[in-house]
Amino acid sequence: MIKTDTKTRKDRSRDKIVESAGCLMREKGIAATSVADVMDGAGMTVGGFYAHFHSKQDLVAETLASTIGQSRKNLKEAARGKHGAAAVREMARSYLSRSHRDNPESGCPLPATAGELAGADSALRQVLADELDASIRDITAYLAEDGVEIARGEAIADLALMAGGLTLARAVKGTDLSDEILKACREHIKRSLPD
Amino acid sequence: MIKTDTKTRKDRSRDKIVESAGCLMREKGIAATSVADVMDGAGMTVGGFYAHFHSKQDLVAETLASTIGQSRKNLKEAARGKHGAAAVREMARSYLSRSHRDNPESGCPLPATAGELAGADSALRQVLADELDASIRDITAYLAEDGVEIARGEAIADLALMAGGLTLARAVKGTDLSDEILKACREHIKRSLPD
DNA sequence: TGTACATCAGTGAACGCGCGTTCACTGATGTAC
DNA sequence: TGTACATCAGTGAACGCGCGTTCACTGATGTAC
Repeated sequence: MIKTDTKTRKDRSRDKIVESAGCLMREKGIAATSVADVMDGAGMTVGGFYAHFHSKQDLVAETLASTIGQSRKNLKEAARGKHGAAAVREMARSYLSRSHRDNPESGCPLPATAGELAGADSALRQVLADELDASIRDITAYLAEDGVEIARGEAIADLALMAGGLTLARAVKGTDLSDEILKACREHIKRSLPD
Repeated sequence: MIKTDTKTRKDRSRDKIVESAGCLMREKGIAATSVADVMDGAGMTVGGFYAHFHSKQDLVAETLASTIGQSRKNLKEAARGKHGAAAVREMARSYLSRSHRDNPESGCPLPATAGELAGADSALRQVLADELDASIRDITAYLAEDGVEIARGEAIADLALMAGGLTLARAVKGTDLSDEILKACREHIKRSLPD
């Protein structure tokens, strides 16, 4: 068989499983996403799952790391071409947009999953701690490049406000309050930044 | 039988069910809280539940309204004796405390439940919208009394930051980052207030 | 290059379990006389 | 006040269902010669 790329068939199946899990977990959360649904989304049947992962828990850990990483990349992409405080403003605008609120399956996993992690085992919580720390350093380092001083604590507060605002906006989606929350959080971040 | 108060035995049972549900839902979330566990916590067996509620959904709606109301009362209590910006600072300090992080069963239900509400039916989401709106008006009105001007949007951002910060702090509980998140959010609110 | 064989990714049925809900019952509560 | 009766809150076993996981199998993939 001629390999057209370095990935084996199994590798590609695994990728599909993680991608399917990523969509479902960001939309419905961890507990509400079943292994059978994940495999269905990947175009396979349940039994095959355990050739790739030891347990649902393992899939969750990998999916969480993968989707937060994706979300970090999305934020950087949104800020591309902008510098300093303007870049952070752009990140907040993108994160707290109606589009992000209405398309959870391709966005940040925190709104749907963060609440569940409080009761999860420490391995899973450590994944979040590591990814969150990377996000914080992303923001501070990104801005430091352009000479904008921003304390680590300020970056943390911005992330907490973004995650909290999006979570609440999704929770009351369909009411006037939902748009209002997004706008209030965007403007708060804008106001709290230097320049 | 001589009634010592206006509550019947049934009323008292119902109160115990809602109280038990309140503790469990704030600790583990909605889906992870079973009707059997709720009844066990109330000192009864499963079957009796349906003499009080039509479905788990109905209990969830009532419990959510009740616990957010309690949380609002707690915030006001924390700010008692303080005025204006100092009162809001005190609310944030209490909400974003280690004690609140470590005792979810008697605190705000949002960290454990907000993520689940995005996929809940609109009746449940409306309960949250109403309670959230009341919380926003609490903050603005409370401060207006003392002549401190605070825009509705600013109150919304403060609530989103508080809920988001506590949620993340609980999700990474056990790591250094957890305390750091609480502190960063407290200080951000302090910095963003007038005075 | 072509054939025979070993591997193992993926199938699909089955498992034990906990869920929300139902229901025949029982026994404490409160009423009628 | 005391007794006979009706009500209905609460019991506990059972239901159908979806969950995570297991397992005997099968058939496509890749290797040895």
